[in-house]
Amino acid sequence: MTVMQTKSSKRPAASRKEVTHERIVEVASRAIRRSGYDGTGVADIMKEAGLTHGGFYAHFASRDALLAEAGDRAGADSVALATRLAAAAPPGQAIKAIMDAYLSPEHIASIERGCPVSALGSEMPRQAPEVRHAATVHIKEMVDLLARQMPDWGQPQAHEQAMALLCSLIGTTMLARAVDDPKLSAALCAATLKQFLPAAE
Amino acid sequence: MTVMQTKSSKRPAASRKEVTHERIVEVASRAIRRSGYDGTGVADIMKEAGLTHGGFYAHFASRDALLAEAGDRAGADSVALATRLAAAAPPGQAIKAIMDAYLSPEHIASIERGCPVSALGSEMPRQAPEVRHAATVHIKEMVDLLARQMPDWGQPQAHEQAMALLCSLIGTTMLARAVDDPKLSAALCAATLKQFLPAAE
DNA sequence: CTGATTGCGGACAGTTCTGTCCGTAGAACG
DNA sequence: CGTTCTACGGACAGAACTGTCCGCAATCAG
Repeated sequence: MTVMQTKSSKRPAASRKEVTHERIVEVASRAIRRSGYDGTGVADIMKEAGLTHGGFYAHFASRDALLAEAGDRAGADSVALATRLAAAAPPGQAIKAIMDAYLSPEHIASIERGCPVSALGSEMPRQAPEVRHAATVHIKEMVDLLARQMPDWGQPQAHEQAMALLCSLIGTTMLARAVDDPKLSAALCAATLKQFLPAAE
Repeated sequence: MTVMQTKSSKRPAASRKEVTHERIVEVASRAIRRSGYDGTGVADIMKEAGLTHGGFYAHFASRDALLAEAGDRAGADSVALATRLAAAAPPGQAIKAIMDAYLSPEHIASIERGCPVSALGSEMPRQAPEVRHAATVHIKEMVDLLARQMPDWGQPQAHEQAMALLCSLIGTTMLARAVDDPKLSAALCAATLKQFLPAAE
């Protein structure tokens, strides 16, 4: 209650706080993919961001609010990456480029920077409505992106093919990370690649 | 140290304890699918089994030991169910029967009694080695089961097709449960069915 | 350089969870 | 029918986690 409210009312006042806010969100978006929604404490995230958990609630109303923002961020980043891959691929090769990247050993190994759906998918049914909704929006974006790259884009079956492909990619990645046998892990990725890209090259 | 050890050394001594043990495992196998590995406390499980958490450690060395046994149980049950479905289907229709059941609205809706891989898959990379290994064994069993039902069983590509199919089924189920849009959920299941059963009926 | 603002650190409170311990009720057996 | 054994109940200890509160120090304006 010191002073009324404002004095200069300058607009770009939020600068220092926003930088910290962004850093916390980014750290959290990696932490939830690595350790799950339940496996990450506020203190852990703040520590990894170079802070203490004392000032956390100056940035977020609750732990759940951060997790919702972090999940949304991870999904948006993932769609953006796929969009860049599609744009950079030669004409007609976008699907192959996305599949190769998605099922690559690098993506299988780096859970904390990869697709959040394959990293958190089975925890989604228990999450808050806002978290599930954000994930659903990004999944729809991904289906649309894949459908636009299908050979028969425009036909009604393009969306169906895109949905089947996305389910397969996410399931393959999740399984490849779940099993404890590296050979099986690689075989699963190879099998899905062969299934959807029969005429390789 | 009351008495040495045994007196009559009768064999079926374990009866009452085993019944309770089994009940706890079954309750836990549903609880982890419903609430995740981290989301289920010892007290919750024991209460659901009609007990208190005081006597828990007479049955299991630790909470993790129960979760490992419960996960293994859920996986074994799931493979057994698929085996029964395949045996009961008309010749050449086993794959279709398994897919129809797996992607049915009933299975999508009943997480706590369904496939544990689609319910817990994205939590597997963080679990204890024994938990992951049990899951891997059951996944391999499922791949073999599907491969034996493939039209070209015996060919080397049967296993590849079985692996791609399993990844797709699990991914589709996980996504159908994850999204908050029932229409999208149904569309995902339909798309995968069409992808792997193009010449329906 | 001086003063007001605020983002952050450290300590605290309340809750929840795992694991321990011991007494007891009730089953199994002679 | 009486005795022994054991599975289970209730209470306790220790740790971890979310959320709160207040003071300080760094930052920016004048």
